[in-house]
Amino acid sequence: MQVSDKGDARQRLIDAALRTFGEHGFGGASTRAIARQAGANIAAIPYYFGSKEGLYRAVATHIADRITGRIGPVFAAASDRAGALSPDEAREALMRIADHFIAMMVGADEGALWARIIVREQFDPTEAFDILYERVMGPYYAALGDLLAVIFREPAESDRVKLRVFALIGQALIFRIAGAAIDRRMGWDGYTPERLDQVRAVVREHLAAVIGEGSAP
Amino acid sequence: MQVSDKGDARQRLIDAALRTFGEHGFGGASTRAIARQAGANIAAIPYYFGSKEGLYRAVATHIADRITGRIGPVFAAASDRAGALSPDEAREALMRIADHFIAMMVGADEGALWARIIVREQFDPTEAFDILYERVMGPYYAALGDLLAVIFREPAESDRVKLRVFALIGQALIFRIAGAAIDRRMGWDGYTPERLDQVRAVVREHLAAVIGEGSAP
DNA sequence: GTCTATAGTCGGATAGAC
DNA sequence: GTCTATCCGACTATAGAC
Repeated sequence: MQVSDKGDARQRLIDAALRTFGEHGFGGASTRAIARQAGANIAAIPYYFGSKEGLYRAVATHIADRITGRIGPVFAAASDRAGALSPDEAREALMRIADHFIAMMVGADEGALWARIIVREQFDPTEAFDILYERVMGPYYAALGDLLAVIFREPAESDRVKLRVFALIGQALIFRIAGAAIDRRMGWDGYTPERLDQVRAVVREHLAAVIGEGSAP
Repeated sequence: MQVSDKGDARQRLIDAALRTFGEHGFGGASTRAIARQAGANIAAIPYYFGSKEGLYRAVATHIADRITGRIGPVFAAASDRAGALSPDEAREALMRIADHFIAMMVGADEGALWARIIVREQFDPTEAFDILYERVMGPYYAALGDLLAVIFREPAESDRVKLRVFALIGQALIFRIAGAAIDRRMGWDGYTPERLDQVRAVVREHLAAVIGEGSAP
């Protein structure tokens, strides 16, 4: 990501900003708090990023980089030859993607931070939304649609297939978005590997019910 | 929406605060903007609500009231006698609730405002989360769990049933939470009655796949 | 109950030394 | 590149007139 090593205050600022923007939102996060957490000077923010908004955009780019690094390969393997897959192969690919998606967005601590920024951008899109949509959401929606199209034998660009993709993503993403409600309802205090297994099992089961069987692990 | 325009600055402030807190978050919303939008004086906020935070809590209570008014009756009808329902009756009740839930959270303009506050409270719970969980989320999760328990013949308080409830809610809620991504992917600019029908059809179809058939409209 | 005026605080950005 | 010092605007809350 960063090439120069003299400017690692820059990277520390992005990490601190990811946490702080995620926790308090853009308006609620102060550059003073971000700089303090990064062990950097307040003036370093206008210096490196031009403005608080520039820092926010840098955070979005960082998130896109990390997500691409984590699940980009899994998608690439499936979508490069989506048209040539059999329905059962497509089912298997979907299950594999679901597992990786849950591990990343729900299981990984990083995912909690990413989800907060991404959800905030859904409600009030800024330039950061463009970055995130172009680099990760859009391509992955398309890849998932290609797989569903094979399974349901419908056009990948049909509204029905596109909407199914969102519904399927929603049943997994809720476990990150509704964290506080889930903790209270389940008596949990965040995810453990065992709890994540329970979530994964339920999501897989619902996914299998929708796309049909023939998709055992 | 307005009952009286004299002396009801309090209600106008709540309405304006719902919009403004929803759009910009607690930190990003200024009492100046809220007061201006309400046609009230800034000093009316400390006067009526004690503080900006008091106004925020009043907004949460307002949301709970409105949600309870809209779908409370639908839940009450089903959950009063959930134990006595047949699986097919429980399926039917679930479908009916899903329709109302989508109409409220996805279809209604108000729902967009409520969702923003609720999601923000998930990420950073305050007293407002307690209000919303106790008054609406908790009871409705329990009612949905009772229905699923009948259908799957599993204990309503089992982790599996509780998690299934979240997954099923997630596939509907995503259509409100991921609004910007959906608009971009579908080429939409918000929901129309026709688009809402498409969403409802997909959610019903996935729901039917999970809970089993016997639940035609 | 509603207003104006203002106190007191904190925010982002800049200038300029080193 | 990193720092201190500072400007200036915006914020919440209060005091007190009417």
